[in-house]
Amino acid sequence: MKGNVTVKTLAKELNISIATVSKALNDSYEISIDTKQKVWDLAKKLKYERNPAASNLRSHKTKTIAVIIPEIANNFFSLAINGIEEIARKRDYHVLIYQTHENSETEIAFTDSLLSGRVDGILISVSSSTENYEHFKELVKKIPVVFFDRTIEDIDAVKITTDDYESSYNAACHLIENGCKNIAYLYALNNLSTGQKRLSGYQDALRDHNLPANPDLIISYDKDAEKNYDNIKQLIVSQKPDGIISSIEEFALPCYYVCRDLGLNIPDDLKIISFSNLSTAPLLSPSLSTITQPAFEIGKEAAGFLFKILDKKPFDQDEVPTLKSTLIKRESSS
Amino acid sequence: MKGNVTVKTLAKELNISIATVSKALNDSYEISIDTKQKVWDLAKKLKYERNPAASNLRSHKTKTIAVIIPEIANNFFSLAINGIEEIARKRDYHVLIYQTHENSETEIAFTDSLLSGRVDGILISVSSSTENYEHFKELVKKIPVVFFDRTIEDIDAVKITTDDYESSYNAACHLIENGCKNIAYLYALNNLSTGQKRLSGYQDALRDHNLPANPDLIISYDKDAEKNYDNIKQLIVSQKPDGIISSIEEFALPCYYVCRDLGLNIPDDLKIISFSNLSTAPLLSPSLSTITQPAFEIGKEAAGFLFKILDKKPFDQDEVPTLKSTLIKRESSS
DNA sequence: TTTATTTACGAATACGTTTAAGTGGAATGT
DNA sequence: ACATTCCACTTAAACGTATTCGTAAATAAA
Repeated sequence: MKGNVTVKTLAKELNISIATVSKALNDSYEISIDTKQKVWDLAKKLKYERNPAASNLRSHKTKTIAVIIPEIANNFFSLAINGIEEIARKRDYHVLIYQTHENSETEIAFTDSLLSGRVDGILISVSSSTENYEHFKELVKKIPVVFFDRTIEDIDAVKITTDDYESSYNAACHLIENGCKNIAYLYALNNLSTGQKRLSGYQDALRDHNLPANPDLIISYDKDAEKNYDNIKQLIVSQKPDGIISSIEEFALPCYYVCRDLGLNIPDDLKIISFSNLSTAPLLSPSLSTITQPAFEIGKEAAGFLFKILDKKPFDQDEVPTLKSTLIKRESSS
Repeated sequence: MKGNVTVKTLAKELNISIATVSKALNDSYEISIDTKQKVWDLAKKLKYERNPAASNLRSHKTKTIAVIIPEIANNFFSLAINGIEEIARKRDYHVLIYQTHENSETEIAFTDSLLSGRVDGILISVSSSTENYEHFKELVKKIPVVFFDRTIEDIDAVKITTDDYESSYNAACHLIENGCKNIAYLYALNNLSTGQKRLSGYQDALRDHNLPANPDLIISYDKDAEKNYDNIKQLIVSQKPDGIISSIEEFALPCYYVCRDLGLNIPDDLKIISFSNLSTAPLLSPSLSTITQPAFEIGKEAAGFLFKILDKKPFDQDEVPTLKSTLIKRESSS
């Protein structure tokens, strides 16, 4: 790119210094309105675009945020990104996307590389395989970070989450009220507080209804989709649960397939409810009862708080909301 | 960020010039292996991270690409991004995401702003409301661009598309073979060659089977979801089609809802097939027949060609593949 | 009027990196 | 023996912007 139009071009054309041009472009109070207008007009006319690299190098502002998520091809996360993007857009910020694919090392590589000053702030939904949090602890000391949905307990940062405990407690109650006595739990996000809260909700609901807590009714998520299918099948065959709570969306469809393959009727033989943002939940056969997180809102809130931090707007920790998921009762659990 | 470790730090520590350090970090042939090793070791030890802004400013390389899409919360696009990200990851490239929300002005704002040198290249899937292509024509002259899926006809750039014409021709044939004589077409992407090819496929299939082409059987997509529902309902009530081809996924679920609300049975009263990447298509009631595009592959191919251009690797226009969609026949069309 | 203050601008430098153009000395060629 | 090439490194100048500091003129305060 040669002959690109820079502040220099504008300065020469208007017979003023590049300092003045730069200040005018930044709407500095030091510059008269006349001069500003001239600069703006010419800038528009010549299609001047500020060089982001130079600007960033000098000012240490990138107008860019990073979003680190496990998987983009996931209803929850793509909706969350949607929310994030909407907020970023309003501020003319750029959004970088990084997928960890639930791999902790990839996650560490990303966070490390983002220390170079490429972004002003980071939004993270933690990978489920992450066990060691040292890289996060280092990270939050050096750059503004907001966690969303998938968070870890012991870290000093803003975290936007939903009422995971209550959601799963209520889901379990719902199944119990509908007659389930032997409810299985499909566990995931084992290392994250998010996952643990969901599990606790389930467990406490059983306890509060004087139902036994059978550890064999709990299986954990596997990255391998086939294994998940097998594990679920195994669980259903051996434990004969009459209800299933799936703590992540990825478990829901396999349940349907297993039931179909085993000739089980949902909800008569087995009631199912799943955390999910599937738009097709109402059209499944039978329609799927869901705990639906406000993914879009979560993204917006997370981005909003990140910008509050970037703006150095002070806020109190208890201004950070815990968003509410919606329990949508459909055929699969009735 | 003060006291950050830079090439200067490394140079001072090792008693060599910063030029040597820089070259060593870039694995230049001018530097002895001993020196390189020392630099690399120290860099790792001190957790040196190259400042991207400075690097970019000097070298005009950003190691960043932009992806401009209509909507991220869409199965097709999130899968495509997944493919793009995978390729970018291998090259240590960063990926910026921009959503146009099918708004042409937003699209123009993005392309304009990307002229500032923020990215090395751009991947675009064109907004459906885009009617004027001047901004694209300017864009492709100034920066490497690859279009994917949603492309426009008259532009000199690599375009990764699927066999839209054939897919929709085959879908129509499939419905005709299953007895449909009055097939409606849910039109979308009217301004794009993608949309036109899909329409032509449908029309030609009718013609080849001596079926009349009734323009009243064709309705166009509206951004407003409710209007789409109404339009479909109106179409079904007034034209009484026995088959529907939906040229985008967004039309599929409304069809189901309309049929449910009108008490129509799919597929007995009305057969449906839709372009779609819905993972739940097999579990819908009835399961949805789809034309499924290889979204992930499209993303990978598009990114692959963008990098070929960035690498200045010459390639022939006929190396650019047209990927094949899969027609998956399920209950909704049988 | 004199002095202080404000306004509107310019000169110069720094941000951290890459790179063109050297340089001194060792190795090679004739 | 000398010239030439090559190696491994250094010097210095960019890249385009933001910002500190300075200053002349205009205005206000005394």
